Amino acid sequence: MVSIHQRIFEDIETRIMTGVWQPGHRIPFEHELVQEYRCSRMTVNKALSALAERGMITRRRKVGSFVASRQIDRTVMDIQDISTEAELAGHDHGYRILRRRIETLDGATAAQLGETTGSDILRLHCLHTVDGKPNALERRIIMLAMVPSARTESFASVPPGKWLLDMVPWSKARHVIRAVSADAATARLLETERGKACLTLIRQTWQGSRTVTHVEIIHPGDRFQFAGDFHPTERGIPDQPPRRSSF
Amino acid sequence: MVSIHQRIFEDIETRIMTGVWQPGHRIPFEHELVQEYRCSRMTVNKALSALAERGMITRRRKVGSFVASRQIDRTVMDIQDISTEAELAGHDHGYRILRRRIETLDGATAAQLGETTGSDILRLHCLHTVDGKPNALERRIIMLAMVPSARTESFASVPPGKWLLDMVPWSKARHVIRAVSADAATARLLETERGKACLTLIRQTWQGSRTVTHVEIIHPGDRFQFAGDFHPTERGIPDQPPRRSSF
DNA sequence: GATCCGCTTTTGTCTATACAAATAGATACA
DNA sequence: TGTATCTATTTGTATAGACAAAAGCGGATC
Repeated sequence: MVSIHQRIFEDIETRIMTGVWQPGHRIPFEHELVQEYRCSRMTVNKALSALAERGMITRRRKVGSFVASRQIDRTVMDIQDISTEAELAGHDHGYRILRRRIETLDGATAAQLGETTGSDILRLHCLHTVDGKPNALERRIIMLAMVPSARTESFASVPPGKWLLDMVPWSKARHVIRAVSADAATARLLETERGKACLTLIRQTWQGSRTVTHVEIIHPGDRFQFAGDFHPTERGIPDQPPRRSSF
Repeated sequence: MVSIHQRIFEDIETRIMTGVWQPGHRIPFEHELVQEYRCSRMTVNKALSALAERGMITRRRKVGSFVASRQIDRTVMDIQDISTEAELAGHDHGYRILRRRIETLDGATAAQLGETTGSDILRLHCLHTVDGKPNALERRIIMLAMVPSARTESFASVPPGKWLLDMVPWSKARHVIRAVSADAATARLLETERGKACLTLIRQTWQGSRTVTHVEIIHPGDRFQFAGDFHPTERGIPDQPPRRSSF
């Protein structure tokens, strides 16, 4: 039914989780576990390596394996493309391009992105609706040097987030979540009041050391939240990842 | 220098990341990679298993291994205890208990927590300061059945978040991030204006199926943000996890 | 006391082999 | 035509054995 290395993994994991083995506790040596479970060392090793890869234990040659200090809290947030997410949840998603302009990167924006001034960029503003109600305002910058085909793309039928995702691989992403008060223009577009709390997600993706895109997504605070679960128990990535929040 | 299974892992990962192998592409069979790298199947298997565990490929017997559909975005946020985080960043952290009361769980709150009414709880309100300025308002509920020793703890010298972390193991945590406008009382405590956007983190932790604690941390929006990086490249959990945001 | 050397223990990696489980595709059959 | 069965292929798991790398420890030497 369950494999041996999996059983070893779970046995140890349980003892760590329930606090039977406190941080710093030395886990039995591989040869001890071999005796206990009557299996080969490779099998034990597979289980312990997996625990180490997870950060639940740390291992040192000649010394042994130890329960790692408590992972205070580490939560995995799935942040998805807004149209994909809305469709998955059975909602109707729409969007409208408010602005689409090719510009050259000015000093202030360049500094913000950590890029050099003067590059060609595509600046996109976009309003997303879910079931007819304004749900997000998207302000995006695309580096045209990295994504030349964006220069001629109208984004009339595929929203920019989705288009980029399919188009351009990336190697690094950074997210920032903050709360801001809506200014007049934002409030009008999102059909909320001026000064209202909005949840803003900023994302910048890179390929190597060069920015691909930078996007700021502004949600009305009363209609939106991010959520994430953390189960120290979970192994690997489930086939059907739990649906969490989106942007 | 680098082990063979690691080299195989990285070679394949690179091809996926850079888009040379698109989602759906079939990865060479194990026996093909064995020939290519002139190593044993176990070594190849270790690399491919790791890729599968990471969700970068999916594997099916008799069929083969395939590049998984793009992981749209999954970001890991380290959410730490506020005092620990402040100290790490070299700031001065202080706090003050505003309220500490033992109550019985009323209907509305019980529903919110997904617990049954009538249990004994400890309700704590707490104001955190960083370098003397109000930085967060903490509203916490502790289930006394799960943490009996909280009944007599004053929390005068150890902030409740830290105390609980050291005291009680947990098996599941859930986080919600939202933006809210400050009401009058909150604004006064945080020394900001009424209606100002605030970033709120809600966290509930369970042990098994029973709630341990529920906490709501309200930050002034202009002084706070969450941030998280995601590198598809990163293997495992680094020894010194990068410091990210806190609560 | 300080430094270097070699011994020993533990983990890390690799191999060659074996059998089990899943399953796509072919074949036989009703 | 549809269904059951067989077969070949691929991945999943496990084993026993081997050597390498890291590192604590004690002893020899200066």
